[in-house]
Amino acid sequence: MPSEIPDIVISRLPVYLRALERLSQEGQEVTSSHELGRRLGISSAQIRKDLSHFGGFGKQGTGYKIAFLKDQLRSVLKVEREWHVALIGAGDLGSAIARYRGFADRGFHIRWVFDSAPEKVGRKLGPYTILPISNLSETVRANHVKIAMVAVPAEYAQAVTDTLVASGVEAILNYAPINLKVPDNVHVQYIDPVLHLQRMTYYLSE
Amino acid sequence: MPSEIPDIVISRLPVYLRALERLSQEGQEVTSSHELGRRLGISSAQIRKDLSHFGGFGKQGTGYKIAFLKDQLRSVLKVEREWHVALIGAGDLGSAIARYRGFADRGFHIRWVFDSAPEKVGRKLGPYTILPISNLSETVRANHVKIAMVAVPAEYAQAVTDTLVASGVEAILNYAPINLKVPDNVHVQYIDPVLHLQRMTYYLSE
DNA sequence: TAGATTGTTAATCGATTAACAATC
DNA sequence: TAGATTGTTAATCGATTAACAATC
Repeated sequence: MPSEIPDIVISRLPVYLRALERLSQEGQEVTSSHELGRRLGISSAQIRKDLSHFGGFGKQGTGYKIAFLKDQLRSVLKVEREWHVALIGAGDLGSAIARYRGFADRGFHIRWVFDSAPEKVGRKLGPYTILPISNLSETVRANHVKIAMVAVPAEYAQAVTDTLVASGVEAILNYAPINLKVPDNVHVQYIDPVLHLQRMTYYLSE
Repeated sequence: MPSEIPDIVISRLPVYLRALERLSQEGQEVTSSHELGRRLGISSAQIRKDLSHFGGFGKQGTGYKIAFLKDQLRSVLKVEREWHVALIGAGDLGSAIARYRGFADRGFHIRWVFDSAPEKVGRKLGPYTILPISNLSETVRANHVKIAMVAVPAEYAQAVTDTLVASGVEAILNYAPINLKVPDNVHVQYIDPVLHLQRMTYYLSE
């Protein structure tokens, strides 16, 4: 009954998964809630409690088999598969996103890049040919695209989002510095590094 | 007594500030906790409570003067000034960060870019000349750099961080997919867009 | 004055932590 | 067996929300 699990728990699972991937890269095969907690700066109780929402993945006295726990978390998060993603916006930011390899490396493949500027349409951006925004709705619909990244100026972000939602997108990673209105069944996450910087300057002395 | 204010409150102030900047761009001069709440998907009570930690910025019956509240929040967050930032890592990700204009536009000026690869040192990256990592400590110290962005591979991130901390940096924006250990007086924020995507796939149906 | 909205208190809600029996 | 660690319950802690007097 996934709907009962608090979103804050879900938000920590990718962090656990990332730490497990690192541990197994380092050649380790077994870990414990204490070790994970130490690495992540989280209490071991919280890790055990979070994991217990999805089943008993560990063994008393022993801990967790890393390979097994990784697979379990991957499947809970639905990242054992590859996802196709649409990127809207081929400006400064959109270009950087399109060229960044970190997404594909971890299973999120940008397959379409859209822009509204006629002079950009048809150009190459890395391996992609920039598509006209007028094709957005049709492309998303025809390919059953579920995930999109929005990297357009703030003033266009809501309109683009509305089109995405109307065409069937259910998850949006929004780089525009604005809060998006979406229906309850659609998920939005926000990336704005400046917000993180502003949160830290509060604590700076000088 | 800033230290008593919960960090979760601090983390929302930049969001409020961003919304206020948008409102004033749109030509509005006054707003209310209800309007802000509607825009941000936050309850009006929470906004009033958060703001009340720092003083009475509004007027009963009227709401908040946007220009005034903006100034107050800027000064609470210490972003009424310009900050100088060091960027470590001039790979794919570091290059994208260096070229991105969104930081300088909002008062965070990248002034130094470091990389460990000898073949990159001395090259231009946008307006910057890439500096050797061996100069990191001295440069940070000499210029009293308080803020740094880390965009190196995960395996080097902790070592770079240790150097930064030892040289006086107090705020780190970390793009490496790893948890950093720092002393209590140093603040770290994390950027990993893939984590956000993985959090949303959990909810996707198909 | 009547209507609107703040700042704040108290009540509610939810998340984290401590503790421990079960068991490997 | 002795030591370690899980999964889970109950206690604690903290954050959000509801409500309202004060007042513009």
